[in-house]
Amino acid sequence: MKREAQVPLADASAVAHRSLLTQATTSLVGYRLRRAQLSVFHRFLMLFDDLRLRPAEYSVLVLIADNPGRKQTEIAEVLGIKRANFVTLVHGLAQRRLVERAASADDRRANALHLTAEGQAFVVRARALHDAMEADLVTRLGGPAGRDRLLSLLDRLT
Amino acid sequence: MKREAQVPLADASAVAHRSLLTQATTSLVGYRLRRAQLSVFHRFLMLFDDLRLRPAEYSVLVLIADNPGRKQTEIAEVLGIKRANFVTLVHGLAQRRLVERAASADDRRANALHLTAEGQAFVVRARALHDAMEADLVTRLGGPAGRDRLLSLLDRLT
DNA sequence: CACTTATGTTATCAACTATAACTATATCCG
DNA sequence: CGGATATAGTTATAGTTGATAACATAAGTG
Repeated sequence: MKREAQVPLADASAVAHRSLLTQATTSLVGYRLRRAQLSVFHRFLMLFDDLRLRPAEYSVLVLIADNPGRKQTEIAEVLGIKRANFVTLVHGLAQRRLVERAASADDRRANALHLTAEGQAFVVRARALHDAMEADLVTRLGGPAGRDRLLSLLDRLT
Repeated sequence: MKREAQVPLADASAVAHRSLLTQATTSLVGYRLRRAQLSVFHRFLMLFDDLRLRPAEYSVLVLIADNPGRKQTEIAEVLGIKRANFVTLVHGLAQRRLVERAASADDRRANALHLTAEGQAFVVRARALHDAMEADLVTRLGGPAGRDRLLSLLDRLT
């Protein structure tokens, strides 16, 4: 995880056999973006190891908690998940008794998603965990202003 | 790609059946980071569709170009790729006659990586393509100063 | 009504990542 | 020196993720 050290040299083979010229890759927006995202997600995975919850699952649970009764497709689309792949995801959460798929009243094709009582308690715990992580990230970014600057910059890339 | 619209409501089920409450997920650093990264990578994939080159392959080629003669393990480690997975990646590039695996002089176990003449010409083309994309990203970020601010913020997350 | 679209689902497939085990070398140290 | 240990590349394998196609059922629509 420690690169850098780009000495101004004409020929890399003339330099010591330890440092590589990496500025052509490591200085790229896409590359750094990926590394930062992997780092944050890795931290999430560590933190949620006990709860056996993945980032996508967490976002699904929170979204259902805030929008009970919505169809699978609606939740999936907001998160950019294909509905075919969303089936497996919801199935796992349903097996763990965190989510219920109720038959929708007005559309018999659709599954209305709700949290179970257990699911709601679970989300409270998960949210607390994640809020702590988020708070630490904000601190690293130099407070809410730094966070907002980052989000603003990220938006311009999308 | 168009969320937002968090009306101050006590119950989401009372609101119109179109907008979802998403601020709990979409305002998160990790989530936005992932979306931005996916967006940039998606753009990369579109751009490099003709060249049939993936982001990881591009970074490998550039790294070999700037550091000819290095061992597979060295290149792989810098990029955070497991050497077991790096084998397949290099094999693909070698089959396309872009990269050569030469026996290392001082270590008969190691493969010294070089670009072929064809590989060097290919990298020139790829670099030009990528430089154009990078320039556009920098423009979106409000110039080099914006880019540097972004990279600085991303570093704090790692 | 027939035609088209939407929902959830299953079955695949490709790409990426991670781990274990193996070989052949290399290095270390008593 | 020589045996133990570590390293480079490789293979095999499994888990995760994302994408696509096809299907049954149900809604919508002219």
